[in-house]
Amino acid sequence: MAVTIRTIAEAAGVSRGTVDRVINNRGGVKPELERKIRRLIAELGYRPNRAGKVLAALKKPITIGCLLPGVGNPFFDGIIRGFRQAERELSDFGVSLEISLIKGFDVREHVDALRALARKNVSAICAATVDVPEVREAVNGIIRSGIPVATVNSDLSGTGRLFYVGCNYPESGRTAAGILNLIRRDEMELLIVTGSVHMQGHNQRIQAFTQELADRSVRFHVAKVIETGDDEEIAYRCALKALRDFPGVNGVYVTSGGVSGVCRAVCEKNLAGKLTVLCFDDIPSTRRLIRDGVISATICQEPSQQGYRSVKMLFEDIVNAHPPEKRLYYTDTVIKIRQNL
Amino acid sequence: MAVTIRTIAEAAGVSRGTVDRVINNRGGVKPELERKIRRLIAELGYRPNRAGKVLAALKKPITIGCLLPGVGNPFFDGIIRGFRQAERELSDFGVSLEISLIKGFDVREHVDALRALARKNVSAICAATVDVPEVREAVNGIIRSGIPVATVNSDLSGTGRLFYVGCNYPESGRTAAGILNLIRRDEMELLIVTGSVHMQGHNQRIQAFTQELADRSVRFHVAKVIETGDDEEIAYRCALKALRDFPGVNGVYVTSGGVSGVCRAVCEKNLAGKLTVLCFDDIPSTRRLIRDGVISATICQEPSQQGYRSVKMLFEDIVNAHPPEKRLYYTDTVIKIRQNL
DNA sequence: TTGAAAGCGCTACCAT
DNA sequence: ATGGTAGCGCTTTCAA
Repeated sequence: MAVTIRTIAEAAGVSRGTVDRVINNRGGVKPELERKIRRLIAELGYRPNRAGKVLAALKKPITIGCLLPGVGNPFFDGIIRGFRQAERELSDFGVSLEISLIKGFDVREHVDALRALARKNVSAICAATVDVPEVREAVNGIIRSGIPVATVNSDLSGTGRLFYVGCNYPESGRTAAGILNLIRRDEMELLIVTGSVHMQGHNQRIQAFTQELADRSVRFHVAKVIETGDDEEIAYRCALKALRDFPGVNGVYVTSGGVSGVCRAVCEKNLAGKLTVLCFDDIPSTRRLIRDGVISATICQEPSQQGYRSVKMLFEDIVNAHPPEKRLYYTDTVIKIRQNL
Repeated sequence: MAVTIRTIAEAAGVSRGTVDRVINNRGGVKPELERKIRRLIAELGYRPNRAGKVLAALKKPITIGCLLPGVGNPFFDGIIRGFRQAERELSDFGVSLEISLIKGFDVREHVDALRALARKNVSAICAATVDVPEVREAVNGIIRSGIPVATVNSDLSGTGRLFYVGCNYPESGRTAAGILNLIRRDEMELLIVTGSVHMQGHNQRIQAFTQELADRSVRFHVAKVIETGDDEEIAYRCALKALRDFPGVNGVYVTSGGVSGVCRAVCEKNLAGKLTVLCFDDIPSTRRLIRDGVISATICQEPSQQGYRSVKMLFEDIVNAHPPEKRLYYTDTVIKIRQNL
């Protein structure tokens, strides 16, 4: 039988309660006794048993708060599915989620939603939010109040967040370049369509993409970079104009939303299939466009894994009461084409 | 607080032991009482708590036996990693693995190894083995003796195996065709290199590949199909001969092992980069060849997920004592190129 | 500062 | 056929 808290207690000649106090740093143990117990823990190789912990913790249920700007954005459905999957698996351990969905990236709304979650006395928070000073401050405040916060899908720089689970944006950009390099051997005139020049992930995707094209000695130049704010209508109009202004464009690279708007413009100009379209993520409209041969490939980031792993790891953090091994968890960069969609 | 076995017992006016007997079909309960208890279970929505089950089951440790033909075959390293990961996560629940690695696909050896595992009184078996009558019989015998068996990576048809976790071979073949269709627009003369014409998975990969090429109206014809028995040396010699005999070959499709042998031949004939090579799985030698630009893409099957999920699900089966929802679990078909390797 | 005991949900075993 | 009880590993609370 494994080494339990009882083994330690007997070896030290004390009660299990005392050992528990040492293990969980609850204080109130004579220093020399504490040292003795710690030594025994190390020597005997004691590892707390999760089943026991969980069973004991069942008395007070755990709620994990989740924040996503998912309203009207089907990309986040995958993350939500992952959340729910984790919730189901952890329901036996008394875990339930409080998912707060908001629309868009308004800073005030994000801050308010985060604070609202914190007030519902959740045990931890998992959020996909915007990396701006106001949000960072709010998050740091919440962390100081004792609620651990993890980021999912988009990170918060310079905060005390527990860990980040999400896309490796540079790698995803490089991969797009790699696919383009496989598909086309001619000189490329590229139209780049991005969500926001203020989103770090989008910029990294552009930067890594062009860098990799250069590294692979692809002859290319960028005709234009369009910013859409992830709005389909804007994407459509701007793409249409750009395709008119630059008739030589033979490749379109879409770093985030606006995919179907761009493709509408491509189809209207009768360029579907001629021009190579690459984009990110797997949402219903993108799937259709891949099936129809308008988009060659989409590069995905396993959103449901992101949701699943972040909640699972937050739970581990809550019951283990010790920080996770890593602070960055990247999901795989997944290439999807018609056949493996 | 959730509905527990105690809730049911009190509601039925019986002891927890009696409820336990009903839940686990241990018999020895008066029929009408049993009906009453079952009704209450349904009405109150009782769901057994895994933490409690696991804790109680901790008294007698669980061993899961695993069989892989992994000796000298680096592909199986990924599955082993998945096994170990699951073992680590389940160690708190008293689970340990007994992994038996054998070399190659000799039927006698496989049968012997399976029987040896069964004799070590494991609680369940997870095996990647060969789909031939002798093995199927052995497996069915083991299942009849009360040990559940799951298949991983390659399935056993017409046996009582609990479930299969592994590759969707037809999809992986179609995906290879899809990539070829993206890369090349010219007429293709293809060399197909396969492991064994007796392996169902390999055949499915060929069949789905050529079918998908036809469906996509790719102009192609197959110059030759080579069988290598997954031997690098044979692969090398046969590929060299085929490339000599069919100088028009501009594409090579390798369904299983023999990848580096084939690529050696390709390089010797100075065809690296000119000819499109597609293969499966991600092993060190394949990685190098992708980095060096000899192979365009490899289609992978998440081997570590296969190992991880099969063990996790066997454990669930053991503690839940009720069969899993599905009998087929396919891992994703993952396209790897230089940039997302 | 420390010990003792109850209890989380479930199973196993002995007694009736 | 059924009940009662101990115990799995851990936390928590009360008492000393």
